[in-house]
Amino acid sequence: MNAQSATRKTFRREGEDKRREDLIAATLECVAERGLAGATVREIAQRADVTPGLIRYYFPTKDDLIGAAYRAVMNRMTVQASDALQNAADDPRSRLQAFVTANLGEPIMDPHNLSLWAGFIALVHADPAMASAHHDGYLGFRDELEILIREALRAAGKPAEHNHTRRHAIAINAIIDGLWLEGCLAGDIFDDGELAETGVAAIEAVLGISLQAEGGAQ
Amino acid sequence: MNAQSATRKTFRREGEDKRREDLIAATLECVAERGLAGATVREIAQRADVTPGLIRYYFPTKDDLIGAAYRAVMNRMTVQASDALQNAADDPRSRLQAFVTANLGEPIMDPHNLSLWAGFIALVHADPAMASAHHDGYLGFRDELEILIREALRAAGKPAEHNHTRRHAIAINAIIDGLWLEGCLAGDIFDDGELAETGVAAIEAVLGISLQAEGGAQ
DNA sequence: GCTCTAATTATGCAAGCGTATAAATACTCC
DNA sequence: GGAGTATTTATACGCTTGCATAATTAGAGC
Repeated sequence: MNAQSATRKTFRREGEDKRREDLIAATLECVAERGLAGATVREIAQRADVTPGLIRYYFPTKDDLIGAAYRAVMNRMTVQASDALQNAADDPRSRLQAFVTANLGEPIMDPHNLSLWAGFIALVHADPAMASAHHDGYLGFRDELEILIREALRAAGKPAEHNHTRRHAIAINAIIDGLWLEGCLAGDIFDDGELAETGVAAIEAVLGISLQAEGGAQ
Repeated sequence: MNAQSATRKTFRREGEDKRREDLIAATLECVAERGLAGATVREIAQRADVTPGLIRYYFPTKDDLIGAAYRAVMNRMTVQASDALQNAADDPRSRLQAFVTANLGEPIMDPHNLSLWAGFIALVHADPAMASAHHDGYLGFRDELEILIREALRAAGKPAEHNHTRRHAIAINAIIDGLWLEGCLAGDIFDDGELAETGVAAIEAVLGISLQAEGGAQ
């Protein structure tokens, strides 16, 4: 009935921010489902309901889009962990516990996040720009952790000099990362909350304090 | 003088084992240098001084070659860690310490290994075959670790029931993985041996024992 | 030294990739 | 409501990729 051939796709103009977010979200979907190799320009565009050319309008090159997506993932995880702190009790030990538990449970401990993370990490060695992006993210996370550790130690009446807390931050960061990895890779072989419990117990042992606020909680 | 155009490449026939090893080694070089994306059939072939067609003669598909390379990396790291045990003292605590130290030093803690590992891990989620390959490797590592832990606890006169050692193995595995990660990603911001020391100290705290053999060693 | 075969090379193809660029269109402002 | 512009689509190009297949050749066995 309609004799006109191949009608042109209709579209709406969106704000720059919205479009960038959508494209990044579409990229993350692709990576999560089919790995970094599955995140082609065409696939991303289709997922964002947009034609491939538009990607280049917002991101000069595909690598720029990938880099932006990486930063978005890391930022999202950081924000989610920080959110857990907002709702935590006042006692520094409880706060450290909440931080650890948040990082070792949904939605942060998720296979999708691992796929994304690993895909990007594999590029770090080859791409200097991505290397520095990662470097910053790592130190930021460890610094935040070190502050929590220092305050928890003080609350427990323990010394908290920097050379101690630095070492502790390195070790505890490793515990969190390692358990996160285990959980993402094979969450099905662990009981619910087992990894968070294990992590808290290990951290208590390393610090030599209990993370349960003493003298009864609220 | 020589009018024949484009002389054909001369070659030697090699044994099947040698060729497979060479191709895997070439694959690992490519991945290490330029990431998984840089490991193209042509590049691998060139690095192995062979024409691309030969790869298909030994590996039905490129994914098979990649999978074989992954298993080779994991196997190599496992062997290197086990070697350290051969040269360790008899005391189980020393052996555990040697195991940890070996995993957190050269040549296991190397950025190249991380790139390889991460590149493969990113595929785990999408490729079931690779998922099972990884699953086996992970459990193998953790089982070996659990044995070392049990014997170290016994040597220190501590209880070592399975439900305890399982938890300890999970936590200590995380410590090793996490520190390995940190070291591979940013080895330059740590002193020599700092991560191994940190790891041993953290593990001692978790187990509640010293890993230095008591009563003076040889 | 000839023969036979398995190992290796050479060539080519179809598909998918990232990117460039020109044409079309939705929205803004007057 | 008409003109102008920033956004979006459409199209195409040049490359690279993995894979197939036919032609060659090194080396083993007699």
